[in-house]
Amino acid sequence: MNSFQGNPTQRTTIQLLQSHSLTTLVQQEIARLIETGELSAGDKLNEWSVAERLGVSRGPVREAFRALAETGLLRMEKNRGVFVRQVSIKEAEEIYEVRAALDQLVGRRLAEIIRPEQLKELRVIVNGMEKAAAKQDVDAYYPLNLRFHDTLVQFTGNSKLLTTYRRIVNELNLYRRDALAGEKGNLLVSTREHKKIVDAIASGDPDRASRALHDHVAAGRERMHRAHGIREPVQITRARKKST
Amino acid sequence: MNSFQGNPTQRTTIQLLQSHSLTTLVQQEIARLIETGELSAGDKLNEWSVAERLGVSRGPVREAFRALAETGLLRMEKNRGVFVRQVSIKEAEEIYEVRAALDQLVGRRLAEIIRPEQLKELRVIVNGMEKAAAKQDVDAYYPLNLRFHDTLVQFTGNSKLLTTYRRIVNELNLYRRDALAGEKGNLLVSTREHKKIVDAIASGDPDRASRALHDHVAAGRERMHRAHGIREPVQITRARKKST
DNA sequence: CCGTATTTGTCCGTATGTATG
DNA sequence: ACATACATACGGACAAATACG
Repeated sequence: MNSFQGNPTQRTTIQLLQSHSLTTLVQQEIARLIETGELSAGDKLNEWSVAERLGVSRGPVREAFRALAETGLLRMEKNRGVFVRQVSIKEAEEIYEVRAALDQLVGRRLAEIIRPEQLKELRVIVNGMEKAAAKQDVDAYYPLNLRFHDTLVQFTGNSKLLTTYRRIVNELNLYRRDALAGEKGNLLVSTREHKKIVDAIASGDPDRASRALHDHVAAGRERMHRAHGIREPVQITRARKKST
Repeated sequence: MNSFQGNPTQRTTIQLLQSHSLTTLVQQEIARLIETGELSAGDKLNEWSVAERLGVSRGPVREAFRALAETGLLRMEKNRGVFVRQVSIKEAEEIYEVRAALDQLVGRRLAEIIRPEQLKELRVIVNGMEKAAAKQDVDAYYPLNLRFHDTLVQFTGNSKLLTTYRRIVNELNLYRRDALAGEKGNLLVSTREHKKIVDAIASGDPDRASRALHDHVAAGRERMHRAHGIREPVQITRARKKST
């Protein structure tokens, strides 16, 4: 429950590259903190604290908040504050549906245009996942899984598809990170599906590849449901106690 | 070529509702100006001029710029300024491909869940388009077309799909507005396709509805190409000389 | 190539609204 | 219900970078 409020001690002075504005740097940094789980859903982000911690003023921080709110990672409540977005199971459902449609497109396209060295690259990732799955190492598996799917979309060469895909997957991860923790049993199943996807793409059959991707996403949705059924309906609550 | 630079005379003091921040209002206003064509692709937006014209300070304007850059309507260049985004034909292609995938999903879902009164509402819109097409009235046809497709997506009840769809269609419109002007001949064709879509959805056959939407988008892409073929390859050029 | 004007990037102070006791 | 504390919303000023003559 890192609330980013106290502890303005450490100043992670971020390196500022010539080409990026402070706002951009702050934006990337916050996004990273969310992706890595250092900030989790529901956490409150205090303008001044974030500014202090990153060694900048509040201006760039506000702008970064605005941008991240637009991408769906943050939620801004007027005169109240900004929070790491909470994704309800209903929203997660919706996202899964959209993602399935996008991934079908990915499969169809890739079956047509994939190149041998790209297939090889995919198989390398899948091998890594297989190893992680064998060791039940969720922490190793999770980022590989993200990279696998992101790589697939990259290989389509459609940059608009890529940004669209990344946006919704980012939001989905806000939900999945919570839900995924407990279930190690599915890693092997999921890996098998990934292999199937690569094979389907390699076969050059657009319909088959499309179906493989769709089924994988649908299965992921099912896994989410089961995981959700197990977990308590803990939902937001967000007890706010303020230290000074 | 409204560059929003001179003429800080008229102060369109925008009404500020309690619940919306100034930034949000500015954001909506700029988006409106782009949608209505009062700002067109490539125009430069000057922070101070926009602030002056809307009667606010530069802070909210900068934040609105950030948000709109994130949605794809604006492009920010560090230390140079923000511009209404130019969409190349290549990007338009990419967007059409993504849109086709989303619209297929829309068709499939709607065929399953559409209600009679919703079908009626769609037919009302199509009737309006038919009248506009008969009069070759592009200015009347264009917004109805947008509304038709937006309504379709709304009826799916999937709010994530809706925001995703709107985002990419907004970008597409940046391109289409230029390309669409000349070709009035296609209005009748397009209307026929819209009727077909409604009928397919009404039939309750997901595959048929999905196909109808897909074909419509594909046809739209073709129309874009033909329109582009006519116009000069004016492309951006924008010779950028970068000194260090 | 240099100096000036303009625009953007950043920072900080004050006002306003919200939560808390 | 009122007062107080605190966070955000907004505006304004300074610094830095770019464009232009």
